Amino acid sequence: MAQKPGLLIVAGPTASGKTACAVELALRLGGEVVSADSMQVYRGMDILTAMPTREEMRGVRHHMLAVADPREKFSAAAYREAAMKCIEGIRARGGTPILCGGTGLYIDALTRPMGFGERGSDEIRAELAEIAQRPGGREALHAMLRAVDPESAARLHPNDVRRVARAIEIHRLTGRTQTEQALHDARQEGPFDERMFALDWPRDELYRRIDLRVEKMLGTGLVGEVRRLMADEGHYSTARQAIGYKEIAAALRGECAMEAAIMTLKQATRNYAKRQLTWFRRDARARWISASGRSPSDIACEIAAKIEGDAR
RNA sequence: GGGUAGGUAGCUCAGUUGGUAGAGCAUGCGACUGAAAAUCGCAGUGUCGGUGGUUCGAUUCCGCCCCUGGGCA
Repeated sequence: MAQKPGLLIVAGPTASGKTACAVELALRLGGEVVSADSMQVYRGMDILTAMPTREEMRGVRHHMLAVADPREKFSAAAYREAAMKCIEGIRARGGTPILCGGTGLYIDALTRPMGFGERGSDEIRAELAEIAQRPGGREALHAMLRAVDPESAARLHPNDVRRVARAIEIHRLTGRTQTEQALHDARQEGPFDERMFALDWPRDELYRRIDLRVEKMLGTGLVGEVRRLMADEGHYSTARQAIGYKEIAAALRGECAMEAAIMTLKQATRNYAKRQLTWFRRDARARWISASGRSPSDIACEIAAKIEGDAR
């Protein structure tokens, strides 16, 4: 039986200390870090996305950071393709790849057998989006899906327009239902022999860390960065969804007070952290590491010990 | 000080022609297969400011008291 390449995964909610932990592990194991973050892939959003700085990287090579123009539409499939190449490169160099990030979908896109099927079609998307806009359109869209893929329709709420539309798109493009595709995927094996760890914090502590980090971002030039990005705003689709961008840009446009924007930004980040926790909790692969009151090297030490334990 | 608007969920507020109340946000939980920092679903909670009266029954009507806002002096 062919040995699958190993992959170490460090996950966790935003502001949980993933970055420092991954760097620590890389130094210990002779590895390189591959980011799994849907916003850090964009250039020019360093502060906004809390991208690791040179100092934080401590000489460890990082991949999948600032690799795309904000005007580009990045996607999970594009991520998988590019990240896979990075990992191959690291292995060719004899290093240990360490996947580190908070975008659960990107981690799954890379590590699970997901047949993304045909490339998305802008025409179909536009058509479906138009239908959804009409009065009662959401229900109509849901009914369209029910006609071709009743199982997906049963699973999806009519208000979840994006997923309903995507399921219809898949059927139109491939002739197969999303349900069939998911079943097919579930029968395949993933490309890696992965070890996944997720950093855990008491909720109130995590929320406090988030507030502090936002304050730090403001102190290091967040507003200026957003102002720079705003020059090209009309061209963005995905990048402009970044937490921090939306809120600060609204304030700069005079739609609300800066102080209110900062509160909303902190709030949105807390809500996001919760969604990340929900995602990783569902992942049976994740082993939770309590991070409260511990140094990154201490945490890395525990993870390294666990991996060694696995090897025996 | 006289007159006035108001005190209802953690917050902002709606409501009950008298039968003990509800939305948004927050919070908690969940979903997630090419936009995912996106998108979506589910679920709590209340001495309805205090006190006395009218009433079978008051958060709702009446009196008094306390508190808050703005306007007048």
